[in-house]
Amino acid sequence: MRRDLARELEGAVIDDVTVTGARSVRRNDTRTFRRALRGATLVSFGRHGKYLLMGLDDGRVLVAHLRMSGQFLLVPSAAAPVKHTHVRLALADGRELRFVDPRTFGELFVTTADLPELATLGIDALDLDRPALEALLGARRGRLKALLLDQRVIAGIGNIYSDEILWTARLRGSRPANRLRPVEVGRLHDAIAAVLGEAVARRGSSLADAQYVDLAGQPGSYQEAHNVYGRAGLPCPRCGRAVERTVVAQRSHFWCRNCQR
DNA sequence: CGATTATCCTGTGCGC
DNA sequence: TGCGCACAGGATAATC
Repeated sequence: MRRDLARELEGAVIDDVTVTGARSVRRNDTRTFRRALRGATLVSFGRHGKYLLMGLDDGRVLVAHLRMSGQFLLVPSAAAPVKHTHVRLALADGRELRFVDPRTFGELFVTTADLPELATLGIDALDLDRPALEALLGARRGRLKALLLDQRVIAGIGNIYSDEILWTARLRGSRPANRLRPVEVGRLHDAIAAVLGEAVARRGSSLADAQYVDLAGQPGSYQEAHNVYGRAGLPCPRCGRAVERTVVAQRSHFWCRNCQR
C-alpha cells in the first residue's frame, strides 16, 4: 500500500477534506485534521510496521492504520462513495483518496514529524538483522508466536504472517522465545524476510471477503501461497499431515505438528 | 512479567 | 428464508 501511495500521490495537493465517519479520525478533532490537510502537498511516503506515514510539505505527517478492514481507494472525485466511506481527501487533479472501513477499527491522524504516538513501536520487521533478532529473542520470556505479534517488539507482523513465518522456519509458536538455538534463530530470520518479501511481491493477502485490496481496489494473491493460515484439516504442503488450528490469545493459530518443532 | 479475556464494530457463512 | 452463532488481516486495557 505504501508503494501504491508513493507511485500515485507524490506531489498531490489536497483541495478538500470530508470526514463523515465519527471514529476514523482519532487523536485529532475533525477541525484540526481538516485544517492540517487542506492545501497540503503530499511529499513523502513511509511506513513503520503497519502504520502508513504520508509526509506533508509543512513537515507534519498524515498517519494511517488500516487495522482489520480499512481500505485506501483512489477514485475520480465524481465516483459515488461506497458504503462505509468515512474520510475523503479531494485532490487538486480531480481524484480522491478515500478511506473505507466497515469495522471502523482503522484510524487516521496528523501529527508532528517525530511521531510521538508511534514511540512504543518496535523495530520494523524488514529492518531486523540477525543479531538484532537474536537480542530481541533473548530478552523476552514469552512464546515465539506472541513475540512475533507484539508490535512493541517487532513492528509489522500480523496473524497471517506470524503463522506463515513459523511454518517456514519449522518452529512451533509455543516455543519459549529465549530458548532457540542459533541455527533456529537463523531460520526464523530468513523466514521473516522471505515470507514478508514474497507477500509484498504478491501484493498482500486478500481473504474470501476481500477486505484487503490495493489502491485500485484489486486484491493481492499471496493467499494462494499460504501454507498453513486458514488451512485447518488440509495437508501440510511439506509433510502431508493435517494442519491444526489452535487458539492463542483469542487468535487462530495454524501449524503443522509434524514439521514444526 | 506473561497469558488470557473482553472490547471496539460490521459483514459473512454456516447449521438448523 | 430466517435465526442464532462463530469468526474475521488489530490493538489495548483489565484481570488472573
